[in-house]
Amino acid sequence: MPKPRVIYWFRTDLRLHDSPALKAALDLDPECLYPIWTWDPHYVYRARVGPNRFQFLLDCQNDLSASLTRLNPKSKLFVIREAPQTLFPKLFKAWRISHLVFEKDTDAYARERDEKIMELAKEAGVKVIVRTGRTLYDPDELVRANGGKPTMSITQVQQAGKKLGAIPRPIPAPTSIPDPGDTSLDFEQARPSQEPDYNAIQRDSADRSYSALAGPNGDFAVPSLSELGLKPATTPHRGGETLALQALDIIIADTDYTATFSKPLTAPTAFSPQSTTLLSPHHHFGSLSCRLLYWRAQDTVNSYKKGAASTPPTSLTGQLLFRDMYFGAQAALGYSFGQTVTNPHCRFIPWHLPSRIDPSTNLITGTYDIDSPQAEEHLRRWREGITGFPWIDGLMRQLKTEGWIHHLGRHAVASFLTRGGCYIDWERGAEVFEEWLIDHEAACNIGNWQWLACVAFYSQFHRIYSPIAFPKKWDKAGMFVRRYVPELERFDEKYIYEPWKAPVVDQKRWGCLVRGREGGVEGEFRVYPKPMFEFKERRDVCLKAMKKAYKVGLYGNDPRVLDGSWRALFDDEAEGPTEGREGPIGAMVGDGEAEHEEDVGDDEAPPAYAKSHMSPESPKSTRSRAGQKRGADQTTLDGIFKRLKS
DNA sequence: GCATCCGTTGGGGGA
DNA sequence: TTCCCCCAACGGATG
Repeated sequence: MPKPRVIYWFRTDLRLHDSPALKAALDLDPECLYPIWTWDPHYVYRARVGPNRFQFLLDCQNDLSASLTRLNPKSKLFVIREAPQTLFPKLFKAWRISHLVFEKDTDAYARERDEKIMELAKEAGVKVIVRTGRTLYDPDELVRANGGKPTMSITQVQQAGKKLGAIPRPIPAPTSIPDPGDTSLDFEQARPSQEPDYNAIQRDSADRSYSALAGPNGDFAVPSLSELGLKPATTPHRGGETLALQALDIIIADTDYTATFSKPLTAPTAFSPQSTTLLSPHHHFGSLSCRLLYWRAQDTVNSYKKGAASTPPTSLTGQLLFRDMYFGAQAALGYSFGQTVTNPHCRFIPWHLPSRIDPSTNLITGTYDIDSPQAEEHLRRWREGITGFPWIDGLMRQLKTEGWIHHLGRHAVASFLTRGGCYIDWERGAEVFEEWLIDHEAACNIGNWQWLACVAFYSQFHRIYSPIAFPKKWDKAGMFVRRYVPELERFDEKYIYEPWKAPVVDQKRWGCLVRGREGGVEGEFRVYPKPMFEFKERRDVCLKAMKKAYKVGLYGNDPRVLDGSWRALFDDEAEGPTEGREGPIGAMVGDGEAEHEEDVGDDEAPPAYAKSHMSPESPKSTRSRAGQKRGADQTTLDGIFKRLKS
């Protein structure tokens, strides 16, 4: 009996420690082990990924590759530049592979991809081994233990978790690995189409991702940012298992911090150092096992003064339970989890800037309707950090440049964009976070936006974050704002969260005028914009609108959401695109009576459904944003697979 | 089935 | 400064 020839396929598990899947591969006692990464065009072109997250990924890959080489000088992480769906059949043959091993991934796209790969493996006579290690529990088992329903509360996770038994203890990293076999690539590369390239806006030079199967030097090396044509990263946060384990050691060494950690008590305004662990990007890329953190935190709690330690959900382990909750919701709901339409667990609210829906799949298209030019302006200013509210702007600028903001900061900006300010669709906000966060985890991002928008997981919409009162509670002196909105650094703390109230003579004395909408420089003075609306006023408008939407009580899977008849249930006076009787969310169909103009806002020919209600005074107000498009899903559409209608 | 309690992270006012 | 209640009210969990 010949020994197995094994491919270990790294994906979101870029580590050697606590990897049940890697252990399973090594337990096969292989003749050769190929640790590989497939440079998937789905991630490169069809997901929203800014340079900061790309850099974190490359950091993780470089670190892992070096660690593999330390275990065996002949080995490394072999990066192969082709879509896995086309690569694997050729690779199985060329390297005479007997086994394929990888860690389970329940992301909507990953599931489809892996099903396809398992099919291809079967055809090639290759055995596939899959192990769970990305979450505390296997999300599918968690859902099963929850009665087959998505986990929508932390209690459900705890109850279902009990039925599944103890969370597995971490397993040590291997101390040796077998040689890779012959690595010649005796086949043609299937180059993916770069179109559509949703990350075109992230590049300042040509992308050379697919220059050759084994890279420009034929050595399977991890690419560099510049090779990918990406703009330089600006984040100070770096990736890799080595750094992750060091960071974990430092956290656990502080017994009091670890054992008494209570999330709601950590300051969102702290930045040097930040008040939470900043381990989330490592969990996303797998450079840190969540089970390792879980057990090191739990062991610390167990040996701490009795009764003095914090407990879930606020404790460190509680944070990981929330992560599992979102994975469980996503595992049960699939693509519909990432959108309102078709989602039975997501409330329907007639937000501004609603997503467009592809009528052939009922999935979001990545474009949206501009029902209100003012809302579009609000979104742009929120994104760019020039809303005129220093707390919001500081957070958005920190997010853009550093790729990470504190959880409560995410609450502040999300509440502001959706139910507590702009009344803009939470899906718009989730897209911006997807692009900029280095710790972007589709399930958690989507879940948290639904939570904050009060469409799922949470419903106390009266609790609205004030961009003035809330940060004052944590940072009366405004140190955070001074750091991230430097034009205001000399303002008196009396005005730091409301600079527009400062007398002009003081504004001049402090070197910054508060005027206009864009900020910038004016002569010898810097300029910071005026607030883009009266917050209290918007707060009341949103509150009233949320109350109405809750009373109407529609969920995303209601036929009236899709066919547009929801409009009849809302007042014309209500906030959001509710006026008129025609044109549902995404603006599909209609009875043909209403007059439409052809939508001409897209680069590509708009599909027939891309018509929607036009208000008389602004006939083009519903033109879709002529920006990037993307496939519909939590990260995007691959184009290779056809999705079933939900 | 129904009442009650409580929910990781609101704001504001008064004692 | 800290605690408490109220605002007006949701909905899952619990008994």
